[in-house]
Amino acid sequence: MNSALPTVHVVDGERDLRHGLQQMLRHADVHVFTHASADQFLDAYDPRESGCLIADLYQSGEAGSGLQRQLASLGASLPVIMLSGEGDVSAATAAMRQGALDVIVKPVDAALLLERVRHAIQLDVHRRRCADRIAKIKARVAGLTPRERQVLELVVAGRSSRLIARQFGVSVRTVDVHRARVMKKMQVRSIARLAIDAAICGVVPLDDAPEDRG
Amino acid sequence: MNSALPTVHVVDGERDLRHGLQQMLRHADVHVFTHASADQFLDAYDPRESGCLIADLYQSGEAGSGLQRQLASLGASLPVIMLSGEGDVSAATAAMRQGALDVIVKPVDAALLLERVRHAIQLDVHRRRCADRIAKIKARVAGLTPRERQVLELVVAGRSSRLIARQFGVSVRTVDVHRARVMKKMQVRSIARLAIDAAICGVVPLDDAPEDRG
DNA sequence: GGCTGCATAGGTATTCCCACCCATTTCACC
DNA sequence: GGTGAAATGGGTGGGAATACCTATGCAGCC
Repeated sequence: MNSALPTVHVVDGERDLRHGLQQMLRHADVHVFTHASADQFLDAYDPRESGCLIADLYQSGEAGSGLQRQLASLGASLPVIMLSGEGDVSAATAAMRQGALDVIVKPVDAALLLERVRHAIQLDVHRRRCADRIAKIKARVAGLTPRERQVLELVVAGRSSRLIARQFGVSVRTVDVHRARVMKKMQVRSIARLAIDAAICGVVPLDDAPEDRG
Repeated sequence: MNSALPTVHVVDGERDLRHGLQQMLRHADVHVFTHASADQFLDAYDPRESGCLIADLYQSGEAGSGLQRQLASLGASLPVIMLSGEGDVSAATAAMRQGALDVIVKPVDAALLLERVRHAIQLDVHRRRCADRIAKIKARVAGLTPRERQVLELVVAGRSSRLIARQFGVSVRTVDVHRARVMKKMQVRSIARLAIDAAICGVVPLDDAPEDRG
């Protein structure tokens, strides 16, 4: 069943702690799933669901970064909140460098955890919105023929149809046909939005284009 | 004297450690300046110089994040590498959340430090390049008159001169004049680059513009 | 009072983009 | 051998943008 509620996964070896966290999150408007190990979580995890992950730094393999790497290799950008004992600064820092949102020291403060979870969920929503948008644009770009793709790049680089035609050694008419198809397939009506869409999904380099400067 | 070499600032209360770090960085092609306290560093720091900062987590005020906050309030995005003893995961995590590149546990491993410093310097170079570029574009936008700024936004949103003229209740000619001035002041020759520049420096929202979709 | 910056407006000409219509050639696939 | 996608080329026209010129009215400032 796919509810609209965000999902919080908890990974910790200690049964009592899992239960405690579940209690803390009871009134947070989220679904909570607990797992005794990273593998158990990875089996149950559905990348499509929105939410966050709370994981013990030492149950996560390779001092915490193993789980994060596995998530990353799945293409999942699920926000991660690590739980740690006081002591291992190296592991905590490594987790943060790997993109963890926070490392919370046990014993876990309920208010702090709730605040972080809310932040994480908000971040995930935002990330998914951005990712969805980029994915849609990329899908449109993928639907272009090779020639259309070339024309797209040159149009966004500011070249006129005449210049593009000269560069390809074809007639201006042909370029116009490709242009029109690009606009239709990319679902835009203005060069401005075409340029922005192309820039957003990395079709065009955002670097300076000297030949386009006054 | 302003050499092309990046500058590494070291903040630590222990004289021996400062000296040790300076030795480690001797062959890294950088200028090294040592400071016994955060205030001393802030007095000596020139935001224009490129490089990074190595600071002891406990000399930095408020468990490390004080210095980072002060740097941030100066508008400085200097990459920070923190030094810490094993033990205080909270402080280390806080520093990372504040944007520290890394927290290195003492005793400092020379090779690790060098690697991080190189990474930090590279990051700073990249950040400065981006910042410079955005600053240039923002300066151009700042040079626009209010009317020109309005026209810029509508042009980038894909509106034609006719629509803009109608919206403002002025003649198309006038809008054309503003358009031409915008293009000249923004130093672009194509709508595509104008749109990208405007998007880069946040003049236009990157959100979907329904009226511009096919 | 004159100067400057800004917004306003027009003329003319050229170029460019976009829309509809039409066609041929090539090439892969069934 | 047909079918469809892709790339190519053309006509014709309207709308849009750009480039050159011109000018007026209205502020604020020295």
